[in-house]
Amino acid sequence: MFKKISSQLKDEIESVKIKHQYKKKQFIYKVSESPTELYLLEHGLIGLVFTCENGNDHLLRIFKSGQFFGHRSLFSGELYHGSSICLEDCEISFIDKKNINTLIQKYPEFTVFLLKYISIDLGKCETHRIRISEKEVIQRAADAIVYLSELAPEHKWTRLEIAQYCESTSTTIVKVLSKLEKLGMIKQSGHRILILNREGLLKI
Amino acid sequence: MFKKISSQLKDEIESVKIKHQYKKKQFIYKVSESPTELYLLEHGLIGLVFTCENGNDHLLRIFKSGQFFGHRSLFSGELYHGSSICLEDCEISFIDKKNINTLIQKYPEFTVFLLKYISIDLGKCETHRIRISEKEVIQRAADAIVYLSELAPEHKWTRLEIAQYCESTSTTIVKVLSKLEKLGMIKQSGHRILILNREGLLKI
DNA sequence: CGAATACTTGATCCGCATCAAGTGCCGTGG
DNA sequence: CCACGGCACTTGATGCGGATCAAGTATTCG
Repeated sequence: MFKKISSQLKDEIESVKIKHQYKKKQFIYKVSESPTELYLLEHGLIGLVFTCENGNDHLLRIFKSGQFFGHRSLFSGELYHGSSICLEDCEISFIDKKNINTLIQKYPEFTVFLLKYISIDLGKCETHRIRISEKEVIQRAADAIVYLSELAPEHKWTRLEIAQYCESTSTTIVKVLSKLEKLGMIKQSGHRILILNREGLLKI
Repeated sequence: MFKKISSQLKDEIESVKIKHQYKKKQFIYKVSESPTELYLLEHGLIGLVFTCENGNDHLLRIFKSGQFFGHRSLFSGELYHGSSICLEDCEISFIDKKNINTLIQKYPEFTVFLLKYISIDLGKCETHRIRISEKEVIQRAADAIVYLSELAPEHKWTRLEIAQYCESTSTTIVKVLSKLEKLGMIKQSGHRILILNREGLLKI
């Protein structure tokens, strides 16, 4: 039922996709636009962000190389509810909506794959929603740095990005990080954060 | 691409589903159990809830008659991350996992329908996540009573249920409701809440 | 090397959770 | 049909987590 994408489907995706290069901080699409294609991140790191009226950004989802993005709005039939921005320089493949249509008709497994992919993300988001209201900021921050550093160990996560991921502020994250360092859970060198006690962080 | 469910598929679902009766407050499934079927709510109201260590409940999603539920964990391949409970007396149809498999193979449109359904819910959850951290409780409560009363106008939403939906507490919701009443936005009679100014509530 | 960006630290303040001590509805059984 | 028990609601007092503001210092990158 939930088999992986077949090599035949992979080949077909290869043949219709078109590669583009992006620089850090460039947008792939912006909130309220209408989806016209599916994106496949070949290399780099993408953030799905939402900017509030007051200017606060929220980091809703993060995509790493090999992952599709821009799929939620495409399949829900809605306008984008957030913007996709490069957190690093990226290489991104575009797959036109027409081609996606064809692939979905031809490969039912592709739809099942996407269904599983989104189902997992819905679970993550609902779990996250509970954490925001139940856990104190130090717990949310600890979870966040473990999650983010394992998702993209090579990325230099800033205090602001961590805050945007766990619904806090950069000032508060700085204070929390220094508390975690005093507890011996992490080590800060330069702007880098090193995790010393992963298990400890997760059960603060 | 995103067509509705065909009458042929509907008939087939009819032929394999098995109806069950439930009373208010009964659970259909509980957190951490393994999904074995898909549920279709024929009549009543279902809440997807998560109970924290401290006993606080969170109302993640609400299903009304005609909607499928129990699908997220089924398709993500995970254990249930929340429990389904009857908010009212319910009539529920069970569709066995085996039959779902068959239906998905036979009707690709069914998978596409489910993909759209979950994509919309992921959007709702991410929007909700932002609201929790950005909006004050009076705005969240105002949104919540509009949403809940339109979703199920006949249901007697309690202060606690409203709180569980918008990440607050029943005490706070009571105070907020009396403030909204003073503003002339709503009217409380008995335990019922009447919306007097829908637009006003949404843009507080 | 210089400028921009990222980080740091302390002071202040406020929203809302929590606690406590009630009152009022409402359905149930006698 | 009414009384009673329980659940839902109400109101005020209190405390604290963390946002916000301000005024710096440190890194990094072109």
